[in-house]
Amino acid sequence: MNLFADIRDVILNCLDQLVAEGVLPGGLNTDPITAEPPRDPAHGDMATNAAMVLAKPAAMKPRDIADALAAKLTDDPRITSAEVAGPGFLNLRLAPSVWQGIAGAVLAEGTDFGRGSLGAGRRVNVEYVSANPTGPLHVGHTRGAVFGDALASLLDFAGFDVTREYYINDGGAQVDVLARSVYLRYLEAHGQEVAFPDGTYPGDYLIAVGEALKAKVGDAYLDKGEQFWLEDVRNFATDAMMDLIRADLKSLGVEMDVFYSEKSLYGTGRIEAALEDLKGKGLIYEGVLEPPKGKKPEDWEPREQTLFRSTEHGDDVDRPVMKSDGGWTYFAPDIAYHYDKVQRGFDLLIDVFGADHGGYVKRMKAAVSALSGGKVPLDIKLTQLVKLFKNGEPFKMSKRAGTFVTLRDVVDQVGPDVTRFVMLTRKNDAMLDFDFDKVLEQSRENPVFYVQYAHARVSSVLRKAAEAGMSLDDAALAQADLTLLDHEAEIALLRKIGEWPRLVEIAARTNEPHRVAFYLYELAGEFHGLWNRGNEVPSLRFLQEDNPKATMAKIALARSAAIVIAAGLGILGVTPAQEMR
RNA sequence: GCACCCAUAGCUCAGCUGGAUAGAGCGCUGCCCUCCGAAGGCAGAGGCCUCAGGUUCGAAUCCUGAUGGGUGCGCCA
Repeated sequence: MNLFADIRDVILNCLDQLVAEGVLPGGLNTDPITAEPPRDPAHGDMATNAAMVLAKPAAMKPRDIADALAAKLTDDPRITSAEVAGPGFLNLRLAPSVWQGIAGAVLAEGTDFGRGSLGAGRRVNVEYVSANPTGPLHVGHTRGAVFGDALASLLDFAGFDVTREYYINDGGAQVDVLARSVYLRYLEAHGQEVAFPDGTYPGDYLIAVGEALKAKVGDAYLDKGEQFWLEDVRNFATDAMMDLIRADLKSLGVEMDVFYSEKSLYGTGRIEAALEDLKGKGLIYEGVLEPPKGKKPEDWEPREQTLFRSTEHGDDVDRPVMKSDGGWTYFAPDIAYHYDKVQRGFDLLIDVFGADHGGYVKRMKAAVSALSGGKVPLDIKLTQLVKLFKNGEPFKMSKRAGTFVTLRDVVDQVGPDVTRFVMLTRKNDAMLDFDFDKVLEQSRENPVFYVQYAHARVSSVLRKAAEAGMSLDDAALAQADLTLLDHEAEIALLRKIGEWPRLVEIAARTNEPHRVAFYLYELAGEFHGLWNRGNEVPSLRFLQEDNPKATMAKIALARSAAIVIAAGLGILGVTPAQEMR
């Protein structure tokens, strides 16, 4: 159930009646009409802009519409009052039973409360991480992984049929570099002294791979030219790297549905097929690009290349799909990959890239637009940089200095739950500060702690109730007399809980999972606020001695909050805490 | 040179398909514990929403331009 949608329907019905009665003209566009929580709770429980939105098209004064609408609305038993305010807002007050019913709905539906129908079963493919299989994941990948995973879960919760996908860049030159680097480690495993020239990967993580290669092939590749070992070592090494990456992802709790290999596109005619499709649309041609302005094009020489006319689909310049030496550019397999996604019948595609790939957004969108005939939207979300701090001091990340911070470093130090939550406390397109010390602080300043603490407090209440002999499962709590929850502070918490379905819809529509994190912080704030009121007002405490009926109702409320927190944390991929330590 | 992202309180940031007096945390000021719910609570001060135009009944939100910061820009992925 979504209370805001329900009340909006009531408003629309009333408007229909007014049209039928001739008060309002017919044929009005009702799309802009909203039912939303008012900024100031003193204004009531819900506000609608209907009168203001309709005033102009209906050629009437907002107040006249508002007055007529108000009279109709109060016919509904759920709406106790409707007041015209400000420039023409209609502030509604709802019967307490409406809010009390929220707790009942949450207890009945459990963590499915708020599950939406926005997606309507449409199939969406969310591609994220997609790091090159040349080493362990670092902090930047971590943000992309957390963001993509939370977005996928959010869309699932909003009613989409979600596929989580990882594109393995195992077809380009960088995996040859990887193979050569592993070969050096292989020689090293055989006792040889080796140096790592520029353009190879010197990381320690390849030592074990070199040894594993030795264990597999013995001395078969010693003193042999590349032509003897390159392909085999490349496969061996990329498999090893993907195992490493999969393990990294697992430590964060990320599990992909599909790992899609770039290599599988080569030599199978699939790149050719995708480009043939574009060619058939007249979007492939031979031409020479202008040199980029600004940077000195010292080594620039005009060359004729095979180009994709991406400017036809909103890009700034056309993009090469074939190098002057006749090989594919990286863009060609990317086109083929997205062609494949379109062919697989997804209704919507989402790519999550790091900010350094911002330059590819337009061309990828152009490609998908062209390939799908504009039918399949591609949304590309960029995750901005993560700046690391330790004790408030910037923490520089450098491969050379050996302070290369990996996903594993972060997860080992602060745990997957904290990592995930903190990574989602910013919009994806803003930079994020990540302080190893602050994220572990236990204070209101730390949203992870604050939200977890709220959930743990509810668990604590339930434990204490159990000790007092009140064993209460959700089904039993649903039988509680919720009309006892009549205090303004209790209604305030119910009101916040009631916003959850609406929040899910907004977050899913905008592809912004960080909204869930902020909502949970607010919800936790309401809960802690109620808890604290219990210090001064004993009747607000959750456990009421010698009054099992009231206790039952209050626990039902607390449990409802905990269920929504658990559902929200579930979307973020964070485990709700039963107790704080 | 061009493209994309960012700019909101002293600091770090929220702010819904445009809505009412722009919010939170931290910091600051002042109150509140002899135990039982203070790893806290209550209250207050603090704003030209970077700037200049425009659209609108109404703009932090949309459009145009400027300024400052970030990222990227053929034959790497």
